[in-house]
Amino acid sequence: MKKNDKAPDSLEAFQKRLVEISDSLPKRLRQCADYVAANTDKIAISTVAELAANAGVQPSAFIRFCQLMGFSGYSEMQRIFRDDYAQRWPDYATRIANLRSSGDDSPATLLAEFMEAGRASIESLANEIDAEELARAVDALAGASMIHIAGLSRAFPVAAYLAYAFEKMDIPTILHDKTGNLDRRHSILPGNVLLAISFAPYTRETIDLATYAHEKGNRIVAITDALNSPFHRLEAISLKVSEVDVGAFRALSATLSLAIALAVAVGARRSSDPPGK
Amino acid sequence: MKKNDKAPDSLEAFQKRLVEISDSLPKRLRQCADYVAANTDKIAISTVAELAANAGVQPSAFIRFCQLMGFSGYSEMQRIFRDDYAQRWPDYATRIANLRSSGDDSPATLLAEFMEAGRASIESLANEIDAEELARAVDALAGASMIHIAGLSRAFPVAAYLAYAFEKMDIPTILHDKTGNLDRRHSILPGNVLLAISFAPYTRETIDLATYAHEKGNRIVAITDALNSPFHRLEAISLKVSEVDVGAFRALSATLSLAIALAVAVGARRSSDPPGK
DNA sequence: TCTCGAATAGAATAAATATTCCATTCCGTC
DNA sequence: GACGGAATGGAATATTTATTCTATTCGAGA
Repeated sequence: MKKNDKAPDSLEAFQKRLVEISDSLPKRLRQCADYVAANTDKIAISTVAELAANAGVQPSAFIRFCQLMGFSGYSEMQRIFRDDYAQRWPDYATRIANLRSSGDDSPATLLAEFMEAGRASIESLANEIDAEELARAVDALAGASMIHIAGLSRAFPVAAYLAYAFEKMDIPTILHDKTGNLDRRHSILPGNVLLAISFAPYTRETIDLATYAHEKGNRIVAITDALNSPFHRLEAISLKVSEVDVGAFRALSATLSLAIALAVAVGARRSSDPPGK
Repeated sequence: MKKNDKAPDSLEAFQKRLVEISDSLPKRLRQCADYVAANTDKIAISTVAELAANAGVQPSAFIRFCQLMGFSGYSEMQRIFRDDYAQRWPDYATRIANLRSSGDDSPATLLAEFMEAGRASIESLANEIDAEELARAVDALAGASMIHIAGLSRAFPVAAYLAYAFEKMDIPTILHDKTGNLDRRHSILPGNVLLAISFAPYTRETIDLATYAHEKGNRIVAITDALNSPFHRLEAISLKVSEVDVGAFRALSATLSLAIALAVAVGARRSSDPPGK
């Protein structure tokens, strides 16, 4: 057995060693390393059997991993996590408070503000979302022969994420970014649906595109931040999501949650019930 | 033995029951109650023997205490504390599977899942963030004459959002997307910093670019999801953020909160203390 | 101070959990 | 395609941990 003359005795040492050995690991042991790297926190309260199962390996393999890390076995490795846990238990509220108090405009304080804002935004989304309107949006998108996605400036990350998610699910999608200043509005054909994302002050290009699509008779699904947004005039199916701001900035936590849920719901619907054309 | 028809199933219920029975307890059992009241957090990671010793009683006495609390024994009591802890990293894969099998995959349910995942991710970010590493990242970026942003596929929305935020604050930025399949690595000059975002399985292009930058001697700040990401070999300042997943999908709530906080902190620093060149 | 039921300590046992061992598989090399 | 070493799975074993049991102590009330 490996002498544990070099057993990591702190989280930093643990991390260092993990990086060190990660390169030269065979398949199963690499699975252990990856799982541990992504779920360090579970170690304190789990048994080898549980961790091994989650990592998709045998308990014995997991123990060999612990030994490669320099410990005599799992128990010894777990100890450093339990010790650490005992020290930093304070719950979320306390933790946020701690981050906040680390100096007025320190990065950690700012992060705490944005995390709080994200949490609050998600909460208000839960209260405000109209389940029926959401269902209608899913219907419309699931029935589309092609989904056009439009969103610029602050909405662009959302548009890009939606494009990514649809792509992963093999759903035909066109992302209307402004690359090469090409206007691809003529790719909007009958039976297509436009998924537009825009927040006040509404981006002219996005509204223009939506207006064009509406005039051609295409259905529009909008993710926006107010009920009186310009999309309303276009008979769009509107999903309202408002983000709490921190100073002049807003994160996109709630919007992204809504976006991914919408995409996955559409994907699920289409796999059980493919669109006509 | 006490039937556990009334075993507390939440921390609140536990607390309530503890207060209820505390009054009418004989000496040793009272010691248990007092110790537990003062060290509730230790239960998740301790053995009966440890707790009993700390409370100054025999293990058997401690178990009798657990039974008075309404549990069948120590293990059952410990479970609610471990579950509570694990709640921050729930196994959404199985939950979504349950939803599927129960036929309830309505869009609203899915949205609820993603909102919950977002909330949990933000909480775990609060617990995991290393304030000092974050401060180092801000230092590095605030001192950069140019910030290069790299992030593809799932990380691309994050990269786009960062580019948007920096742009709004007049901070010189280049977003290394793959438009036109142009490789713009030669725009990375001395004094520049690369801000790379990538999650497992790590995108080759992003890692390549980071490797190149590292070889040229540029500082790298990474937003990634595991301690053993490839960025560690590049001596990057690494910010770890792990998102809870729903089935095969992950939202980006925590990542986006971190990204915007980072950007705003850099902006604030630069306005009070502009970079040399 | 005696009696009796409740409370307790500690040993004995049961159960869960970690670890080792070995037969089999996998993979690179000749 | 045969060989050999590394890696793996899974059963067997060892260890730790939880729980039960029983003899003893304690303390209130007569």
